[in-house]
Amino acid sequence: MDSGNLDQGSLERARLPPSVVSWRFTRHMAESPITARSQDFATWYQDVVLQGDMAEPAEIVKGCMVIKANGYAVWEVMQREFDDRFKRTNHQNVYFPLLIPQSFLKKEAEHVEGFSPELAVVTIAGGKELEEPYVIRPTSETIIGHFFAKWIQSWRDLPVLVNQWANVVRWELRTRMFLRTTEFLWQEGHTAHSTHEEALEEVLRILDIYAEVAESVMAMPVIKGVKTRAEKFAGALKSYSIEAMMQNGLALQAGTSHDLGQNFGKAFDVQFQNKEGQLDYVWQTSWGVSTRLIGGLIMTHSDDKGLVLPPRLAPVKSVLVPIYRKDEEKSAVLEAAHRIAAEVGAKVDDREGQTPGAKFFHWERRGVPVVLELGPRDLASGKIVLKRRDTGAKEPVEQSVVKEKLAAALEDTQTSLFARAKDRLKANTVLANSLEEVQSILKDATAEKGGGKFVMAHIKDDPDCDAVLKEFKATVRNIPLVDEYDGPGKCIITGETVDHRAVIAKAY
RNA sequence: CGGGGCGUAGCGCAGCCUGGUAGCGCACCUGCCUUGGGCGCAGGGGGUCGGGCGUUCAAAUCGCCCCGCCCCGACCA
Repeated sequence: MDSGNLDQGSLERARLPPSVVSWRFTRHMAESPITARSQDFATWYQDVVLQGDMAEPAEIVKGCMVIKANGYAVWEVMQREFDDRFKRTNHQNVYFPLLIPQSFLKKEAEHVEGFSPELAVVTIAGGKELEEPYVIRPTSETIIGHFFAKWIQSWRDLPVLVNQWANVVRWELRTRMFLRTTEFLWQEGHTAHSTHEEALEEVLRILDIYAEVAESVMAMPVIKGVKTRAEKFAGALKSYSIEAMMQNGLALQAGTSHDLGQNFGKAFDVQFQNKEGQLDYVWQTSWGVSTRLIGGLIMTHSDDKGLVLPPRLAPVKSVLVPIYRKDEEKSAVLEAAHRIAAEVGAKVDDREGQTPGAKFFHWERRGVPVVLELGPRDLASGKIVLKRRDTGAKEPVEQSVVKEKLAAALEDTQTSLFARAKDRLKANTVLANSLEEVQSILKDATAEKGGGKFVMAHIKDDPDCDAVLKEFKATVRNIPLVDEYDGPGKCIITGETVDHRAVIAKAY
């Protein structure tokens, strides 16, 4: 795994936050502020988001959330990681309108069918009823199709490789912070190519980028695969996804990349003249990841004490908490604290009127990967205490080597978070060879109580088969691109032979 | 969109059944004291009881309507 780029540098955007309410060991608050995962996973998740100061429900705007500074800073790091990779593969950023003429959505039959129920529509503007309503974009294939048609005439105009960072609105019936909100932030890439082969290469190139960022930056292992026909994007030929496993064993679709074929090209008349002088429709792709990834990040690494952030994504990688009693200690400790912090790129928490203990809890809840403790005893011994968020291990180190020790701790945290998540994924992946088996493994799994598994089984890519699984709320997450199991076998529902096993799970 | 729960100070709640001065803990402010895992003591500030309409001499409390949040289901990144 690439472990570079661990310096605080320009990613350090945080200011000293307002103090967060803290209760855990106070006399009159018996219950802990963060519900244990084992008790109720869904409530735990919400507690971590709130206590980690990542986001809060918008309360006055149904189904929406406020992404707070701590959460947005993580999103900014993610954006940069993805954006750098998109640029390196020759994509350019653009921006299309938020409002899309309603008629556009209707041009691709499957697309309109898929999105109609969740559209927000603007019918009145400027005090007048509009002749044609606008929909607030749920995604931008249609409006981009319209402009592609304008821009593309010749094979020389291809490929077109664009991406936009934007907000979209989907009127969801049930929302959870980051995982599913009415409005969310994402990037949507849209490309047009002269051949299907080239489009397919693009789709898989992006899927690789998604998987690489998920694994090496977010330390979140994923399975790359193809969606079933029943689960694919409305209007696509095929959809590919990366699927991650949360700590409760439920699956989370963490990114999708679509082979749109010529469906939108035909709907929006995006034609080009090929080298043979013939008119042909372009082959398009679209792909996206959203703020949902932050939810995945939280449910992959965080623990009962709060947020745990992999160092490569942590807006604040290390905080130094000074400890002192008397005034003469205070000046000496603070002087050393600022000197060491400047040297290693840590933030000093020199807030007055807060005990060190309160500060430890504060940064722990916010997922800071390493906390350094410096007090009079350390000054006397020339040491400093280094504490890791992921393991809770405390180690006194010589001040002369703290920079190296800190870098090593951050790197090791990054690696071991990934290893731990990967182990969990493996430990909770099981094989099944009959429908009854799949059902008995998954039937009791819920978002709150956990117990989810990835069940690898042979199943035909047929909506009727998806429908059977749906009866017990399971879905085919994807059909992995790489078969790590036993090749062809009989479908657990139809008995027909299929290439290899698919991932069946309950999902968010 | 159906079922359940909830909405009272920044946060967590009590009060509602049985109508009659708006309460508690934490947080916050001031002072002293403390600081290696959520210090302590004393004093203090803070509320259109989610909104509207109604019943009543009187509504946080009773009735009707609306809004929002959380959980569970059906739809979805």
